[in-house]
Amino acid sequence: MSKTMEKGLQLLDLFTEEKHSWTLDEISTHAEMPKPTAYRMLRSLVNVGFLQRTLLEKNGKIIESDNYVLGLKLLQLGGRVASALEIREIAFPYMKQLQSEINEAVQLVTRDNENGIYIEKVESTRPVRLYTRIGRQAPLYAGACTRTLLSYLPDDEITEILKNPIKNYASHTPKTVEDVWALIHKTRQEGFAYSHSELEEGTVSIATPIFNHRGEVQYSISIAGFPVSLPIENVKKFVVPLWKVASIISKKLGYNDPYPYGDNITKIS
Amino acid sequence: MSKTMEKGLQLLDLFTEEKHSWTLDEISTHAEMPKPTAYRMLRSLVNVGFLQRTLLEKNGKIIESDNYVLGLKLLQLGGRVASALEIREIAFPYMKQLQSEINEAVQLVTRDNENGIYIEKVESTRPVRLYTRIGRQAPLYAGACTRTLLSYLPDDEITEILKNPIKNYASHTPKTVEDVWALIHKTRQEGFAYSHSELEEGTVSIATPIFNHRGEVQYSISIAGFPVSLPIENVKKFVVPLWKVASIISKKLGYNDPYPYGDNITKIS
DNA sequence: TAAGAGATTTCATTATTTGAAACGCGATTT
DNA sequence: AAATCGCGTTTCAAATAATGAAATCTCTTA
Repeated sequence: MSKTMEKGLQLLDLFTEEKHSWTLDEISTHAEMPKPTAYRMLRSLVNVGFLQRTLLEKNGKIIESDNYVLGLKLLQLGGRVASALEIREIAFPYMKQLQSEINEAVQLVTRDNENGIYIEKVESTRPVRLYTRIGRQAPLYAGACTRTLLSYLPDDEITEILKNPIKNYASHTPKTVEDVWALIHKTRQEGFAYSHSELEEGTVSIATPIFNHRGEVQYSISIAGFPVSLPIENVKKFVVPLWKVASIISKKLGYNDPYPYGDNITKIS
Repeated sequence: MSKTMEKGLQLLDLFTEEKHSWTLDEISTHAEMPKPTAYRMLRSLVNVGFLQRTLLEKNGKIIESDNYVLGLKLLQLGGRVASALEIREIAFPYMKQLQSEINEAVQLVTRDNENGIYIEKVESTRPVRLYTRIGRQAPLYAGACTRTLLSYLPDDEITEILKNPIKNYASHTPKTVEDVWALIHKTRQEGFAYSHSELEEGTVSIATPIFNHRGEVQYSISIAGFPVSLPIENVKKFVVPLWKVASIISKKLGYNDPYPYGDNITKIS
């Protein structure tokens, strides 16, 4: 529709965790865009606060360098997205509660097309703790939280999503489409997902599905930490409170069926 | 530079906390943009994930409604901005430490042109607690944290900023430019700012300046909560640890002079 | 001091954006 | 059931903005 805008906004995707600072030349090369075109678009993105040029000290004077980084405007807009998500208000108290019972990081994830995205977190207070970030993206096939989202999609949609290449993030990242399907079936049957070193080496997470009023799994909630505190042998100890919380949140989202796992714990609370 | 893009991105500013959902017609009217133009821009913003159309249930079928809201892409990009801010990594452990000593919300703010913006927070664990949001904006003249940023700017820059109208947020929001200047002088002299019901009725915050390697106050750190736990009479009890933390963070940012308040506490720690 | 690297500007050409008007379509009214 | 209304969407010729090769500027480096 508006080619110019779409082209310009694609440039923001270059700014990742791994490389958060770019020069005009790099951008022009990488985006295969003539330099003057890239130049003008970058300027506009700076004008609206989506990018900013880093500051540089030059014999006492402070000047703008030729390096662009993401601007604070995006932080602001990101915050507004977050605050508009009703689920966060609903889920946050329960996430806090889980965290205080278990003292591990608790995370809430939803799906954005072919990726999971972390929309809320509560941190553990342990001295060594896992740090995830709101807004972080992860593929649907790796990690307990995201795989939970994947597992409850219709089969044909899963098939479609799994046509994308499977990247290897850590030692236990599933390697093939078959691996992923096996894990999906396991998740569906057990009602939770467990992951160990799938997205990040040495981290573990346990996730359960949250259903919306249409009975779709729109969110998943997980506990994440390290193998010492979350060993697979003890998994039930963590899954049961997760089911409990997931079932309450599901109900608050308008899910009317009994939560299908954990012996319909909803009634207890 | 790129008129089209700038015009299109301005539309995102309509999506605020107060009104986070807009129809084409509303946008066209509000932005004074012909409907087909707005239409095409909105479509493009949806294409890149900056906006999304809310879903609607229509006799069993799920369709896209004509309401636009901010998209998850912005959450993602916002997270990336945050992670690129070196200060957060530096400050976060000390913020945690403050929080565990005092058990009130701790916040880190920086300036984005004429506004303050919250870039990190640690929450209190009290049952009733203040909730601020990363990415939240606040004017520089109201609230302890932002006023601290304002107070250490050069006078002419302050004068410039105070040419903007002063809005009234709560019962103790400063009303006039003179009010603000009086508070600025107080802040400069005392080395901290105290606010009570300036931005939000019934909340209190206490803030101290963080200096960068150029000796500018680039950030401020604050404790925020309610009057019962943060009474003005006890302010020193909170200011001293804030100075201590602010001085350590300043040093880590390359500030080489002794921190000018709290009897140069840096040496103690 | 010259050469090099990268950012900016120029300007004629080309492609995109523009918006009034028409159309489509479901909801509401007659 | 037909007519009307309210909005979203499409059309299309005119107007505008984007484009990019080449020139220029501005530091940095040899």
